[in-house]
Amino acid sequence: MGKDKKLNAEQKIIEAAADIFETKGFEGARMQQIADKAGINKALLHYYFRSKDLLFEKVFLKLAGKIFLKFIETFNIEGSIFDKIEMFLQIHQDLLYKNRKFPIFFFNEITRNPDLMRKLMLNLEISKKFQEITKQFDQEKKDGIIRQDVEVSHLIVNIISLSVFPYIGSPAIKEIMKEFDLNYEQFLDERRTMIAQFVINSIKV
Amino acid sequence: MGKDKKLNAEQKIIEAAADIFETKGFEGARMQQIADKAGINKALLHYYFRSKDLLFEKVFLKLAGKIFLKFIETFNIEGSIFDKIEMFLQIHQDLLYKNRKFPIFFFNEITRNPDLMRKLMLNLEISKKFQEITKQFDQEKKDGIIRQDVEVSHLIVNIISLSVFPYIGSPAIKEIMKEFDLNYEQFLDERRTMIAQFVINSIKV
DNA sequence: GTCTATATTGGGATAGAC
DNA sequence: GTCTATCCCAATATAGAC
Repeated sequence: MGKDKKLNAEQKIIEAAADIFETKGFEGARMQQIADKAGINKALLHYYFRSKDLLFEKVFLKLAGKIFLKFIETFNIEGSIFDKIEMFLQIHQDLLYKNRKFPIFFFNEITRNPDLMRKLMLNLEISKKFQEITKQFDQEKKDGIIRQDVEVSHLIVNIISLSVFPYIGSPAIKEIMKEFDLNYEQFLDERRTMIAQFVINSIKV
Repeated sequence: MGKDKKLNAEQKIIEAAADIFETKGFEGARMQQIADKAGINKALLHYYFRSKDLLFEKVFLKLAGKIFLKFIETFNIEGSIFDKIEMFLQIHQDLLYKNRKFPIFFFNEITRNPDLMRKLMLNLEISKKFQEITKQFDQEKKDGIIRQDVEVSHLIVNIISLSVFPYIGSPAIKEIMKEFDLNYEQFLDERRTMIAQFVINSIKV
């Protein structure tokens, strides 16, 4: 029986809060519900985190930080640009698949409060990572491996758009697919290989 | 001086509510703020719409209906599949450009309450429209104009992903671009032609 | 550190005059 | 149909015992 046999209150709160906030959003979440889920009293939330705002910020930065860390790790993949894109998409898709509720939550919260994005970037040095990958891709372009009219910033946004949007738009896609007896889970699965193919076709010379 | 010299209260409320809901979301919006913006009293909101829920549903379906109507109109464009994609993207981009706050609002609200999507579809017969365009694209595939491995449902989702995501993710993209002194507005503008090129490169034989 | 009880404010909703 | 005044519950936050 290690120290995690019984998590301390602070840790239990953070886990419960992450779950409630991710599902309901900051505005929709209730402190009572978080306390219930953590199995502790509501007053304890304020004892540890002072206010809903502060609890949210801590939880948001921790959760988003964890996910973005895994996300930017993939920038270090070695190999040709095509290998990089395929590997990047594989890992990225896995990450999304395991954190389906995260994208809409994340983008909604940073829309409500863009300062959260700024704070997240300071924590993770995201800009630096983007600069690195941009430089790598630009080199591949100079070497004539990909089309000369491919603009790297757009390529990156395109890759992310193609993999993230199906999760953000899932209630809409699901509802439309239901009409035609199509399976959303299968649809997501097909995209795992399809997206890489789609991107590579569009950039190769 | 026509009848719109002074809008009636109901109309003023709907316009004010659309604006507040779109910016703050259902959970974040306040009835008081809507009343203030409409220039009327809070009690009048309840007189006309009974509750916040009912006001929201009416406003959401009206706003989303208006935008989706313009969106699905583009399905009727005539010409080759490449013309269709280019025209569709042009109109779609204009629509998004004029309704920047709509995408994240829309997807957040249907995530909170998927039934809204179902109601919207019933109002607009969206499924039927999707079926029509799917059939058109499938024909182009049979005719050998586009790659045989292009799956039509994915192609449609890809096109929408590429144009909608930059708006959903705007606070993130803006923040990252700021670090490199890049201009988000210019970025959006570049995408107008880039996306069509990207898509067409990826599907042409 | 954790609880119960309570304060306080915010916000949706209603009563009733005009 | 529009207003002022008010109700009432929900939700954040605090006080204080243990």
